[in-house]
Amino acid sequence: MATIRDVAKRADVSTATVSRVINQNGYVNEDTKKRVKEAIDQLNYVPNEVARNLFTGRSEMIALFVPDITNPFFPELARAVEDIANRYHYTFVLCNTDNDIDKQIDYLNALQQKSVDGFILVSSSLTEEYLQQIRVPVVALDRMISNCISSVTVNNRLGGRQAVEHLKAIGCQRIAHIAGPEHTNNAVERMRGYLDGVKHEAWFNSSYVVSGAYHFDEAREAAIKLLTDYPEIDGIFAGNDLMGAGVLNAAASLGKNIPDELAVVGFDGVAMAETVTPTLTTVAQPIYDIGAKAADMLIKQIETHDSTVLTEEFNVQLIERQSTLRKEDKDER
Amino acid sequence: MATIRDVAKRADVSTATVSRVINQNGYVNEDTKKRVKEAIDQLNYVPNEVARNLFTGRSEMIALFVPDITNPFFPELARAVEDIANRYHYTFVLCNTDNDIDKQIDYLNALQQKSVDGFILVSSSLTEEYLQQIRVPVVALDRMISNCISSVTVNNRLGGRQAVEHLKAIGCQRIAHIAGPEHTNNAVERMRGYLDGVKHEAWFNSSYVVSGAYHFDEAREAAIKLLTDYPEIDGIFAGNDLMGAGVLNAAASLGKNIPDELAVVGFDGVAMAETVTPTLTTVAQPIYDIGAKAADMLIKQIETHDSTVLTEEFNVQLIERQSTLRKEDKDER
DNA sequence: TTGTATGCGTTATCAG
DNA sequence: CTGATAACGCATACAA
Repeated sequence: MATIRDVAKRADVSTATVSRVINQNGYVNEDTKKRVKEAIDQLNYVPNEVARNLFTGRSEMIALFVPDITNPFFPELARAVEDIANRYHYTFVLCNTDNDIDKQIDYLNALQQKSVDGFILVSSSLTEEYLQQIRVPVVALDRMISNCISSVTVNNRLGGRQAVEHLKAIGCQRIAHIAGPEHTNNAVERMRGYLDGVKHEAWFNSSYVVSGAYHFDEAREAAIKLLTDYPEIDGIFAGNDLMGAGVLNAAASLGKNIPDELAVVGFDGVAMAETVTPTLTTVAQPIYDIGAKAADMLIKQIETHDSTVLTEEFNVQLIERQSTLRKEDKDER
Repeated sequence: MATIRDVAKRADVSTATVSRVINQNGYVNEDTKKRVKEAIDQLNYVPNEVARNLFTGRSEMIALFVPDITNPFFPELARAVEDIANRYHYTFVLCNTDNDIDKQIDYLNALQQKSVDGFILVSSSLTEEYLQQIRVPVVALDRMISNCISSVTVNNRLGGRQAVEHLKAIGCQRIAHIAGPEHTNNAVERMRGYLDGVKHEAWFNSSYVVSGAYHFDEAREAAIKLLTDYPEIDGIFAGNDLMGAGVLNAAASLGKNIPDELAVVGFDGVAMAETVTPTLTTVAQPIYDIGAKAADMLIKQIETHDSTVLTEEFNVQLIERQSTLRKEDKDER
């Protein structure tokens, strides 16, 4: 591994000059610049990032924390962040946290010791107080953490509302909601949106709302219980697509026809929603865009040292698929 | 940010002594050790990893390259690698390569400049020659790269064979195969396994084998074409579970009943195979185990400097689900 | 336009 | 048992 000194020796200049041509700052004669470049080529020299980082205190690394990498929403998000990170020559570190507070703190510490330049956090357990100690930029993604921390989210409440309005529009008379985790604000917002749409309905019954995790299995069980206890339910808004898939599965085990006996709407708009049978109607987030935006914001904060708190909220969009495509609609086509 | 010198000053010792207590090597008096520890606590000192890395030339980071993070197989694999990495206090870096050779080379260079300690590669485009230049340990995962590079794989050929034998056993008369990418050796092996099982059948027709990518959409299109051109096909072995889901979807669009008119087997055993409707029979890999094994091997190589080439092959296991559960079988239960 | 000297925060060697 | 000090590889004042 050649060092800057080897290059300097070969080009018969000082290391300072080599450094200048590498970083393109300071004046350097065209001739010597050429000599240096030749030496670099010949020796196959590449700067040692670690040494550079030690000096600059920066590492050109950013980290993304996600609660569950096996939920297809997060790989899609990670892709976006990674793409932007690469574009700006940052190394991307992905951390799976299980939303476990200790794991997150361990990661935070380990990465700060490595001089990570910033964090993008999907977390519903890290607190504002704790993050205040972090000396590098932080952006919350998918879930707000506090007003003092920049965030990129979507309009979950409106999305929840849209989901139930759609179910009503296709003729559902009794609409239930299988919500995501109670301590997660996007799940809470989605539930609020649901309530906005149904609380004034004569049939509304608070037992139609159950909470769980953002998982397939739990949603499946919850749906089976719900549909068994309340056979009149003919529409379910699931907290996310994974849960929506769980509901589809539950309906299949119960022999309920989808969408005629039961219509289902998910949330997120992951690719998986199109791969299930029937395909799942969903409130789609612009997943790539929010990931990219968060990465953009973070890198901007890193490079400008501007710590203004920014809050971006994107819009969601209902995508109709087979799980809510009823006969009357079918005939129209 | 306190440095080792601050600690030394406060404990009234030299930095060397502080270093000794931190790294627990060399002799140090119990009393001074206590003083140093107190100083560390009071100053909230944590060693700067970057400086440490500059000196040691190691970074306690390992990287995993995967071709497509949105294929659920890879998040499950990544989880395993991450768990083991954390257990040994390595930072885990995940790189999505699209199997693009330039992207992989960029990553390889960038990470080597950061003194990454080793690579786990899922790649069917990196060559042995290129990797020979890498000066840190490398383990190939999921796909062999060459005999000179340690690898962790499964018995793909036998798995392919098991898939078709199962289809035959449930009564399929015409079995097709939608294979994964041609230049990917696990896809080739799976196809070989398929051929092992069908090539001596009187009905065998090489048009029953088509190649594609490991994607949902392509498999879906391929299945539609196959089932349209050859309506006699009553069993399909898909190259992986994502493709299997594509086949299920194709069957649904064509109004083919699964499993009675068409039975389907996938490969991998990802969680998604249980979430589709009907649930997908699959040749399951021990995903977590192979990921964990690869991480184990890599870290062992890093820490022992033992560069013996190791080759681990795990066994796969057929898991029967609804997509191959025919009437006669159903009656038996 | 170029070179010298210094420091970034550690670890390890070698005296003491 | 402990302390000075020289690396690790680079970038930047400051001088020339």
